[in-house]
Amino acid sequence: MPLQTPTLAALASPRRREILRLVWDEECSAGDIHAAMPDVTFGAISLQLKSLATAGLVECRRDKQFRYYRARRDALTHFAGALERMWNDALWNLKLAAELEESRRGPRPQRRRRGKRKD
Amino acid sequence: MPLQTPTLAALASPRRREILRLVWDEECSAGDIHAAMPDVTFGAISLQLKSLATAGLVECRRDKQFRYYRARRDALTHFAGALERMWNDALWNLKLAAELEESRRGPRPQRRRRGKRKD
DNA sequence: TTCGTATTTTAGTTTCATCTAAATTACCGC
DNA sequence: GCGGTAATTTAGATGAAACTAAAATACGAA
Repeated sequence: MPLQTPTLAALASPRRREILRLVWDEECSAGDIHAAMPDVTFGAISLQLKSLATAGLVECRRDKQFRYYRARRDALTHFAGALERMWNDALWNLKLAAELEESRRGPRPQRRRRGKRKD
Repeated sequence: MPLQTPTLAALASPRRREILRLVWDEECSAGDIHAAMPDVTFGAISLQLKSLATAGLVECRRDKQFRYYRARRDALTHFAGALERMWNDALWNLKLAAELEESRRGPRPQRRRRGKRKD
């Protein structure tokens, strides 16, 4: 199972990696994916899904009017570890940043109510 | 040693992978690298080397008026195997293509003179 | 210092990926 | 069939990446 260079190109885009993470553990419909990334158009998501599919990194199952995507992990054997590590590190970094943020606000003034998060 | 996303971006470019392969086993001066890729300007090579260095994928040693680059394999631990596999497969494919090409020409009619190849 | 070679940097151009908005296709239920 | 939802596709706009040509820098040798 040789590594194809399209794989590297596909993994280069943060958007595609984001999608890939979403469909890593469970399959999602295109709509689900779009719902998780409201900052871009449905069309944009669809195009990226197409790229991923062309590179062989996701596969698609149809059910009724829906299309469910999932990662083809076997096509990513060489990268699965690295990707998961990256995602995990990102989480860790996020948490760390949040703690730092919190501690910077002073000596823990009860619990702060939070508004909508913009990311 | 967490995977940095700049690494993926850097690996996405065929040109940069080409350079990386050149400096994988032995260090090369910028001039050596350019000599191996006459289809682009020296400036272009230099810029790509800069990208690679910024991503931490190559390191540079100065000697006299030269600058010698080499791959930082430790920064690519997760990818080294995949990359080498890819390069090897490419070679293999190339050879295979050449053999097929040759066999297609018929029963080896001595040696054919070749004109300039346009690629 | 001046010249020559090696390399980088800058400014401008081209090329390519990604996005949006709108049109289109596909499918389901009535 | 019609209407509605899911998704893809198209055409065009935008921005980033990569290239070129030329100028600038760095260094060694004479």
